[in-house]
Amino acid sequence: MPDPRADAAAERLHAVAVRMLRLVRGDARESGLSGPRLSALAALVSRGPLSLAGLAAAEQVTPPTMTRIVDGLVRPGLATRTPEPENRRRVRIVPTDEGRRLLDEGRRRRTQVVAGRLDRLAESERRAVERAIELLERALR
Amino acid sequence: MPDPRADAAAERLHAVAVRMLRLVRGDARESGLSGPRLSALAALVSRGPLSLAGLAAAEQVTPPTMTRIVDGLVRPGLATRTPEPENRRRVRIVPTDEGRRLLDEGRRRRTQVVAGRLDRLAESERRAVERAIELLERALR
DNA sequence: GATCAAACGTTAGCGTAGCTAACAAAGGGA
DNA sequence: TCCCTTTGTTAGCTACGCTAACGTTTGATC
Repeated sequence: MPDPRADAAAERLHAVAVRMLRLVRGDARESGLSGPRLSALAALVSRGPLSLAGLAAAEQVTPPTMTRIVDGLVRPGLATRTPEPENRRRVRIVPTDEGRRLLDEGRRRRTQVVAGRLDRLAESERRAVERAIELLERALR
Repeated sequence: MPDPRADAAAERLHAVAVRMLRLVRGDARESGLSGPRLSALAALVSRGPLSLAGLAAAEQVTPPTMTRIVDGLVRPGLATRTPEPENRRRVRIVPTDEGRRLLDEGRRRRTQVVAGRLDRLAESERRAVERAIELLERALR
């Protein structure tokens, strides 16, 4: 039985998430990398080197799709793809320094945009939002 | 000059938004409609009938792209596209009842998933999140 | 050791989404 | 009437997502 209050909150929360990503979307394009590529690169940096299947699972995408996303990272030199020595079926995908640099830049820009919005809030309100972020991180884990 | 605390919050907030939409993504596919089509349909319902350019602007997409998204709504009978009588260059795009129904279903499913996550929080925590949602709505407006 | 099945990744082929450039049609002003 | 603006579509490209089919490597079983 759905609690109407909880449902309303859930729906508004979803809407807020959509707005947040839309706000940042135009900004991501400046990096020259598409969303999926940026996201895959970020996963590589944060979770360490991965196999193709591992990266595909992390990004909730099928292996063929990830093959081409990785192509799009390897081609401009943002990641490398080398067969693993002990099991040559597997591939080890590693971000390059250039990939890390580009990712940092994008994050910096993106963060600025979001932080600019948070600045509209009063100090106490911002603290309330920060507290809620922690709670949401836990709820979504 | 970036405030490190605010930046950290902004970045985590962005990450939470990404997780939230990822959480819901698989669910959206069950409707049989793609993300952009669902989103355009939702814009039509919430903002009333729009011209093609208006809908494109609302969805932050170019007119040619929106032409095809609308094609994908009109074909299965989820919206209609008719020239305006007084200015026949313009097109009036209106969601059908079937379109509204399908959208409601999707929202219901999606809301359930998010609400399920929010249920993991204690009562007082959930209230804190609800308060933060209001603040974020204001900050992102 | 040869054979067969499983695991892993890629290729092929389809539909959709995004863009820019070019076009067609309608409206409005000189 | 003529021309320019506005509005939308078409054409053509790249990328993303899928499933199906394929090649290669590995390991197990005979």
